[in-house]
Amino acid sequence: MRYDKGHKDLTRQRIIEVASRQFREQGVAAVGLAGIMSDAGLTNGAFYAHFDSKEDLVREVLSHAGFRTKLSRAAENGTGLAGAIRDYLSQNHRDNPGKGCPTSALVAEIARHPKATRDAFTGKVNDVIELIAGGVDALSDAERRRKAVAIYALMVGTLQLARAVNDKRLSGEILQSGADEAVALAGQPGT
Amino acid sequence: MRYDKGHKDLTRQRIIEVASRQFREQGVAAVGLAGIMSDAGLTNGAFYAHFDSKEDLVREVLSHAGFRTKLSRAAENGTGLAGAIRDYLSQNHRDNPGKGCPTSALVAEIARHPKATRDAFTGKVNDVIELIAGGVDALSDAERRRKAVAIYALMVGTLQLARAVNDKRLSGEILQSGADEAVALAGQPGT
DNA sequence: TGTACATCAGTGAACGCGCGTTCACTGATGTAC
DNA sequence: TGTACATCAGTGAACGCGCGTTCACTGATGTAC
Repeated sequence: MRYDKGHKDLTRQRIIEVASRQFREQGVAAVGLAGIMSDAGLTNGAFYAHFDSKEDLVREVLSHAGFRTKLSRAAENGTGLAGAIRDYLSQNHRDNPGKGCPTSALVAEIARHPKATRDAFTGKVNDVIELIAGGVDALSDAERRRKAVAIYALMVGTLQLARAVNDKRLSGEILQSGADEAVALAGQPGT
Repeated sequence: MRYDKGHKDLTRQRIIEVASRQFREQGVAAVGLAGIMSDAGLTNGAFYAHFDSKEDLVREVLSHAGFRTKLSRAAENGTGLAGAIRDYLSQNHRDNPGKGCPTSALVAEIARHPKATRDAFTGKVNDVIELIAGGVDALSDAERRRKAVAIYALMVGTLQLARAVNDKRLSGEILQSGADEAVALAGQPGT
């Protein structure tokens, strides 16, 4: 068969979306290409018509990932940074890593990947910090930036701990404590 | 040959130590049993005289891991919680994951492991939160506990971000910002 | 004291399996003449 | 209008490899008699 113009791009996007979900759910190392391709409705051989290697796919996933969607959506909602933090540290986000933040799911693994992959991630981190900084109350740009970094790290660390512990009450407490302190950080200028 | 009494326990400890280092450096999924056993000076067949499975080893590693050594040492040094935080978020700790905190290296992966493995981790998390809480200035036990959880999450998230970004300046800024805000959190009662 | 057997930590080859990757092929459509 | 060939996204079998796991075996020592 011959395909519509743009068909290959759509297929490529579909592979990236499936891979992104599976990576966030299971981790990069635990996911196989055959499973990704089969979930995308293709056979494994077609993979290399779209990507050079598994590592190339990882890089593309990180480049395309919507790191900012939750934050951007909260900004549009008018709930501001505090709303974004509470959304990020919700039980819903904790229980659905496949639809959630790639940083929380993959940051430790990315630290062990090649330079090009880490480069793609580094750019995203900068973007997110800037986006958070826009919602922080502070007396100076330096304070704003410092708090944005800490809020991001606190969000990532909190979500990961809440996902890892095997005790619903402790997990809920972690989410609540992390969210409360992150929101406080965002709204106490001059501290 | 016949071995000294206690020899098998020593061998078991050696396997656990080698595995713990390799897991923290490369992640559980990326480490093979043959490599662990060869680093421990044994052949792969001996593994099952000590452990039921790779998962059993992971559980043992988490149970034995010295989650608290850095914190405990800082307490002994008299540098207190602030000193422990700065030590945890040092460039040295960032650059030596194999000798560092298992939580930062493995927390995302642990979230995907079986119940028994997550149980072992959950106990450790509780211990660490209590240890941190002991060094927090607060007006109530509830505030102390809430801040301890946030400090732990902030430390874990900060170290992971600093390890993943491929830019020394940004990585250093992340460590600095995370440490400053964590120390501030530990020492501002009533906020 | 000497001999036969039991013990058991560790050896090393082998198992089936899924991995990332390669490649000859398919078949529907577009293009040239 | 009809025919021959080019294009190219996708197929599916095969590659070598390392994985977790199994198992018959080794060999130094301890124990029984």
